Amino acid sequence: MIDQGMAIPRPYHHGNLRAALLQAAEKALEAGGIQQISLRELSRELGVSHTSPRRHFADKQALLDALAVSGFERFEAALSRATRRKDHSFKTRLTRLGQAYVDFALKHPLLFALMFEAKHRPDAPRELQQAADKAFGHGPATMAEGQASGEVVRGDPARLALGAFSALQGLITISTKGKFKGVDLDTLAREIIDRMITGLQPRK
Amino acid sequence: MIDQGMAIPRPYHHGNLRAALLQAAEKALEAGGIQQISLRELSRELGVSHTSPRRHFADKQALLDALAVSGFERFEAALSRATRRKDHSFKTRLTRLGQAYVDFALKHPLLFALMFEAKHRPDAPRELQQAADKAFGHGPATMAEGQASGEVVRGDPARLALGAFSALQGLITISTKGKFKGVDLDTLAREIIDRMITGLQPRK
DNA sequence: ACCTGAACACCGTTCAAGT
DNA sequence: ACCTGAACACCGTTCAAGT
Repeated sequence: MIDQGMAIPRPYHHGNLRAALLQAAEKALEAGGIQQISLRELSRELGVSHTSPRRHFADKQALLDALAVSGFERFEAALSRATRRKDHSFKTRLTRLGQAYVDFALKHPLLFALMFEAKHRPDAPRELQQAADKAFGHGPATMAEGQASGEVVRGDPARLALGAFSALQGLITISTKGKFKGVDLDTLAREIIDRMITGLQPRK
Repeated sequence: MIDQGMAIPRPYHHGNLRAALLQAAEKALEAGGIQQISLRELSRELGVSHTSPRRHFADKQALLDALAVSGFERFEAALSRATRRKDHSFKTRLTRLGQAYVDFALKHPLLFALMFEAKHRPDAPRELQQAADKAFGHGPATMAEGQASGEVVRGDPARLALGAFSALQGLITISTKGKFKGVDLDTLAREIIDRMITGLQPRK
């Protein structure tokens, strides 16, 4: 027998509305673009009044910013997973880092675009810039490790990482539908990473 | 004496409404972001009814797409100007091309973002992709010239150009407010171009 | 604290009508 | 052809009120 007081999941409006809104917003984003996200529509889907989101987000932009923060956090987690294994060689680690970068962008294309769009807003919250900085910190960290083991040239690791990430980021932005002239972005990224690794080798 | 029938410029609604809408939309875009563009507000500014834009653009997205096309056309013109002088060396020409790329992005940041956002839409019009392709054709052309004069390694010039443009495009997307850790994007771009030129030199 | 409905000032888009 | 006002179905945001 089912105890009504326990088993029936009271819909939302019980503490997880914020998370539910973010999840629904991301679904709407990936389904039809940023323009598709409507606070009223999200509220309808979740069965709450259209003023409820106000409790968790000051306005629509605040929800989009929170979505961007969530994106950067998961992006950071993906990059972290890619470089977790400390027994890999530098070459393997940088390759895995680059692949994780491109994989994330291809898996969540509209979220990825939103993340950078939000980050570029003049009045973007500090939290957003910090989340982005944390994700982009994995590049310099990996470069520094490569330098420590003598596999990477000297120089500011942040600058070296910027060069590497820029090449991948640009590829993602320029290529349409994950391809450039029929060649898969994965393949192009792999080529860029390989060339990058060669370029980073210290001259003997 | 002034002939009323000739000298008084009848405001808009006389053939140039389309151009006037695009201009006003771009002004609104650079002022406050894409969300700031409202067909009704643009119409108010231009002194026409709010249904007049319909004559020139099927819907709001069509206006945004046209704005993106206009952006790619001016981007192409800027890249064309940068490589017009055929007496420059390959090194100078590629440097000027890269600088023109970054200059345009920094001068029209929101338009530049809109251009790529529009290009990535699944149902983007053919015209938009063509305008983008024309702009991005300057890279391969310059690479091919470098190969002809023996200053650039062999290989598909489109692939070589993609690598170069990707690095610049990524720099633009990753850096915030035209800077990365306090260093100007111009300077970073110059470094990337120089490294690129070195990397493209044929091995003797 | 958290949620509600009503109200306000906007939208984009459609349509029948004017010149 | 080009433009118009009225109407429709939405928005985001605010506010006084409920529990």
